[in-house]
Amino acid sequence: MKRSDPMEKFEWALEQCRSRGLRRTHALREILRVLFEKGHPIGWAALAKEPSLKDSCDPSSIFRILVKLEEIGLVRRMGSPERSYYFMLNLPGEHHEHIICTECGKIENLDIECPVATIENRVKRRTGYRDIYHELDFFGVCPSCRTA
Amino acid sequence: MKRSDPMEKFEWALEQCRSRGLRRTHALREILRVLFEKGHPIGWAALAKEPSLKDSCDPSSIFRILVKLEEIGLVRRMGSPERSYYFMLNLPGEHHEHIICTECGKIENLDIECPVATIENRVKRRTGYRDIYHELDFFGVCPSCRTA
DNA sequence: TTGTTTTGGGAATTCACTTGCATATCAAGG
DNA sequence: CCTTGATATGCAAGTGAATTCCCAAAACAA
Repeated sequence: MKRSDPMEKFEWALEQCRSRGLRRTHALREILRVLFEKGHPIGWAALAKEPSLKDSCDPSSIFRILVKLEEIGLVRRMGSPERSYYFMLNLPGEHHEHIICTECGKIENLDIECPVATIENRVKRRTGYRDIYHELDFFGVCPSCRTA
Repeated sequence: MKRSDPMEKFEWALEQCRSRGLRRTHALREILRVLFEKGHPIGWAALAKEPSLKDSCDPSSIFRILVKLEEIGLVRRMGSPERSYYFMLNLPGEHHEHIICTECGKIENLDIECPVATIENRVKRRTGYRDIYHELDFFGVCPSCRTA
């Protein structure tokens, strides 16, 4: 798989779904497409409001699909300061840090080299935990909320 | 304030509450005591189940107090993989990384030097966000869940 | 074409808070 | 120590959004 080509990744993801028993439905394709397009975590409600999904998919279907995607490991969720979660793609070898506005909840990826990777092994050894991953999030007030 | 003495910190926290208008009530004292005793983030429900609180405090009171503590900045909350939050002490100059079991939700502090502090300023400059803080969490399956 | 899975919609449920209010506790002054 | 006015708390009922369920109709895979 050519990791640099986003379309390849998309097809690969679809293939993963297929091999895990999911059907190549409109809803599945569209949800994956939006997740890839956004690139950063997104809430379920926000996802359902996306133009391309709003009119072609029922919210409950979207939720069901997200849960399935999570089950096969293609998506994972992170807790949010709000009462819900963010869902994000969980592609092998990819990892992003996030910055989240504590006022409006906007979330973006940060383009920094993650200083944590090297520590992960040490943590694993020291704690005895298995299947470790980490989540590094920055919180603050975004520029537009600051002026508002 | 002698930072090394936990009792001093406790008293200092109480004093903070006092100076921000909170009363030195049984519930407040007890909640702070448990938060200090635990040392790591804890869910609201779990807090309410603590022996010392269970019989002496109504859950809704506990929640109200947590929110007040949050308002005065002595406590902050983090999203959890569950549908609720964890609350933790937010003492000046203290910062902890966490490791959270994806099976049972147990959360502990990690005793590692945080490699992120140096990056925070860079992030602030690059993004224009204000009042930045970060949260570094490791997730995995804890030893006892692994064997179970 | 055929058997199976998925979806749309809407209704039902759950659960994590929230709120109202009468009563119990505080903090401060006398 | 006691009084007084201002919070805080217990209890119980209310809210609202997330999640789940149902099931007939539609969309897949083969």
